[in-house]
Amino acid sequence: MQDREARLVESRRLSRMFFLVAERSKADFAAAVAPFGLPVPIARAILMLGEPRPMRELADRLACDPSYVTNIADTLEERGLAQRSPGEDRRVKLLRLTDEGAELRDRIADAVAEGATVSKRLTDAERAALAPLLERLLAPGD
Amino acid sequence: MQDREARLVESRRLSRMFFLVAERSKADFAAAVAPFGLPVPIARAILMLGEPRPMRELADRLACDPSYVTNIADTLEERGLAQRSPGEDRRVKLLRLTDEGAELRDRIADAVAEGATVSKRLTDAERAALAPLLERLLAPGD
DNA sequence: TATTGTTATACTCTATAACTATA
DNA sequence: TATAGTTATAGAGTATAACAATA
Repeated sequence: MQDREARLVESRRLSRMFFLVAERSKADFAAAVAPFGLPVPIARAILMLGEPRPMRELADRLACDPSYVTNIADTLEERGLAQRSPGEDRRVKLLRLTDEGAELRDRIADAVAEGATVSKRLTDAERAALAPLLERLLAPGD
Repeated sequence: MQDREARLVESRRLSRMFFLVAERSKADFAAAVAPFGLPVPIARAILMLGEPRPMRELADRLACDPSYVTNIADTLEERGLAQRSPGEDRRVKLLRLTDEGAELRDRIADAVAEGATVSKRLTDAERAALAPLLERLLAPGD
């Protein structure tokens, strides 16, 4: 058990590092995606379309407003990467990658995985140690 | 030694988790800072002004264009949180927190540290395991 | 009445280019 | 000639509000 002051200092340091790692991760992603000529939000959406999803659900996953998903869907359709299709509930439109979109998705995912600092800098053992910590940070709740 | 395919799958998974953690970290920061009524970029700049810095250096640390630092400095001065002061090199302007700015900086740092998921979810031991991994990810080079 | 998606609009963040002063 | 900072402007990303169709 650390004393209170030391813990606060340590906590500040860790939160600062995490913020910096987040920036680095964001930059990694942008760099990995740039060669595909895609804006970052479009690439994010493609990665989330492993299966067809209602636009509303996409908004939730992207943590953005539904109106922005309309923009994204328009762009994806213009580029021939996805199509809107009707859901059972007729209010709902599913966004579904085309064959071309699905193929691109695989290539993007590979590029992102390869370009990530976490892939390049850490050993297998370190990544194995890191994974469960990230899982706890991402667990739902709170 | 894992086989190639398994490694690729694992690498994708880890990079995806890292991306999500980065988003979460960014959201944590925004939430921690919101009560202070400060835009995120302003809060970031304040945190980097633990000591007076040339505006150019601030641009490097924020990884942004110098012209944007002009905006930030204007805002900080309007709010009475920082002041421009001349450097020895007369081209240079140092940006220095006022007493009010310095006090705010402490409060922001505490709020960010407390609000970080990494502080709330992980045990002391887990944080101790995480810190060196983050350090490696942040080490300069490549 | 509540929800999905769309439209039009506007705001925030950030960069580019041209400029001034100093080195 | 090169560097620090500023100005004016423009672009990307994203939200808000009002709306139509469906539930």
